[in-house]
Amino acid sequence: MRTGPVRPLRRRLRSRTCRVGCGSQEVNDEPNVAPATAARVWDAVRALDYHIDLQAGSLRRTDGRTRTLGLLVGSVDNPFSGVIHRVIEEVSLRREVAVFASSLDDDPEREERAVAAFLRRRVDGLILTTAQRRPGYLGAIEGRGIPVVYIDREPAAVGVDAVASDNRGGADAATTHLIARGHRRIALLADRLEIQSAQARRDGFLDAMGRAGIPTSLATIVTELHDEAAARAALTDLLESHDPPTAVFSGQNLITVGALHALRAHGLQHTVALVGFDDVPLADLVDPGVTVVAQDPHEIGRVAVERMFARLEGDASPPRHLLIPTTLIARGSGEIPPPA
Amino acid sequence: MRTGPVRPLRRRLRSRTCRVGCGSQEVNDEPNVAPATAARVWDAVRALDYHIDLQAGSLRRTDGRTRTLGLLVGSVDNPFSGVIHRVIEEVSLRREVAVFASSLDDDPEREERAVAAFLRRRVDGLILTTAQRRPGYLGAIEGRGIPVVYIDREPAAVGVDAVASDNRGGADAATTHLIARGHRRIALLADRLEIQSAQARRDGFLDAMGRAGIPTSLATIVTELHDEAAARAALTDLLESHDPPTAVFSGQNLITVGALHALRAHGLQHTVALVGFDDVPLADLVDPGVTVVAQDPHEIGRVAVERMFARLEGDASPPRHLLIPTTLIARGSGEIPPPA
DNA sequence: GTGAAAGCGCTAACAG
DNA sequence: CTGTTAGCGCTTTCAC
Repeated sequence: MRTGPVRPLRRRLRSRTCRVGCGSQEVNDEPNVAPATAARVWDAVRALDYHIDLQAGSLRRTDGRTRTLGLLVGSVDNPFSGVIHRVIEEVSLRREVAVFASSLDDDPEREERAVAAFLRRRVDGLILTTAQRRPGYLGAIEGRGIPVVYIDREPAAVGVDAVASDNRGGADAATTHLIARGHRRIALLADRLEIQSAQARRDGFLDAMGRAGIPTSLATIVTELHDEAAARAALTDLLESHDPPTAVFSGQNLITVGALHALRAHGLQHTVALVGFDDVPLADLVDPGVTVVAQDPHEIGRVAVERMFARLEGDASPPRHLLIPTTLIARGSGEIPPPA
Repeated sequence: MRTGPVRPLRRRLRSRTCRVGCGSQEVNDEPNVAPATAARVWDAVRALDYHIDLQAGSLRRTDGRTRTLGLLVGSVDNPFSGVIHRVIEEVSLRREVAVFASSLDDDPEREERAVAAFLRRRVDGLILTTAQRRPGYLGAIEGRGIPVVYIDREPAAVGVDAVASDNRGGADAATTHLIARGHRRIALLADRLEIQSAQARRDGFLDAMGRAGIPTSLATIVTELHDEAAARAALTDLLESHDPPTAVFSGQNLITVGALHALRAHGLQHTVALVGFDDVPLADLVDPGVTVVAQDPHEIGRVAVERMFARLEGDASPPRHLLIPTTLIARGSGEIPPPA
């Protein structure tokens, strides 16, 4: 039987069990327990390999907390998401909070389903990446008093916490870096503009181009690039056009990899400049090294999870959007000058 | 109030609520409900944005299931783990099962804590990577009737399901590949031998060397390499020794990256051959391309999660260790011949 | 078809 | 300090 060995313990020891030893290994620091009683309970706990049922407890507990968090990331197999997940796990572990992780896949329907699944499991809080500008479930969640912290993308909804990269500023810096090397005919390879961060990066690109006084006719913007293959195909088209760009700004790590393949296939990796948004592994080992605007996913995760626990501990300060700075890492590809 | 809007619904509709509409969006296919009653309940459900409490339900449900799985991977920010996690999530999603994910970090104490945390949350099953040859908690779990499937590493314990790469065979193939190019002085850079998969790869390396009749004096084996920095330092030492290897077999993806850095720093990337175990991103874009023995984490995850659900559905066939084949991908670095 | 009642394992409140 | 009791939201069973 599944819960076989558990019931007898309770039968005999009743509430004593949980007043004494329940949490992890240590004694529940419940005061006013006689050493003899504690020992008796502990013997039983060990003899039966008793593990308290946290779920049952949350049902009756005053705060109703399940010591559980729902995390929705772009995809659990994306390295950017992985780093965020890891730091959230680490901070949660210290507080004996477990985390449910799900992948968004930039699918609003999947997002709704994931949030509903979290809610049915009574998570204490939600750390979410959203595919929507104005998530529809927000009202329902707020009414329930469950804190939400958005990561990676800032929803348009007012009054929610969000932690994201300074996408606009980072894209501006990347573009400015290329302009400073003398480029004017610069192509932006962007993800779907539905995605808030993709749009912010596009805006940053336009900021820099405008500030430099470069006419929009020189800026080629390709959007709706969601995977490596699409990016590769798009850049291949541009390179084979009658008036190819002298520099490329790729708006996302998969796009960067696709762009690298396209440049390599045309033997142009030392001719056409490239700056990518978000770092890619082994970027320093390819030739030339890939210049990127690196994000700081560890910091995004850390700030988000700390905000979450602050909210859970009663912080009622006004919700804020926190922007984590990006860092331009020059490795070679972004320093290639335009042809003389 | 947290559960504020939920109680009134129950107060009025009692058990009707859950006989009619609870699961996800669809009507619980409970038969024998009058359309009028169902409509009444559905109105209330929608009006209150009611979400059933799955946890509370599992408490009373006959099978006691929480529709929850515990997943312990090497680290949620490791790409190999990420792919496994993703396919497990995908299959679980279809069955409306949520997954708790944790990172092992090759720390036995962390492993014990993670398993205990899963148990306290009454997960239905455990998919585990282990840092131990003989996990101590196994007896306790078996008594509870919770299925366990090990991934990535095979514990020595008998009678448990496990799904892992054919580590020994893959390492043999990698080493044989180097020997076939004429190498005899081959270095193995290995992880901690405590880790079962690292040991299996070492055994495969020795299999191939032995079969080729290469004296062990020509095989340099460095073990206990757990991160990129250690691997880089170890290979640097070897390259600067009086009798450096002509080829390197790196036993793990972080070691491969460390080895690439060491070779590059010595300008030997076109001189010393390298084959890595486990694929690395952008391996085809560095020069030379990195020859690897690729694992199939997607298949490992798929087989593991399918075995898990089979067990949960009552499959009582004898536990098995399933080995997923590896694939040698020749990209250049492994085809460099020894100096004439 | 529908409603009422018991009880899952726990915590909270209170009586001894 | 210790034991008892009620009840969290649900599923199960049984009476209507």
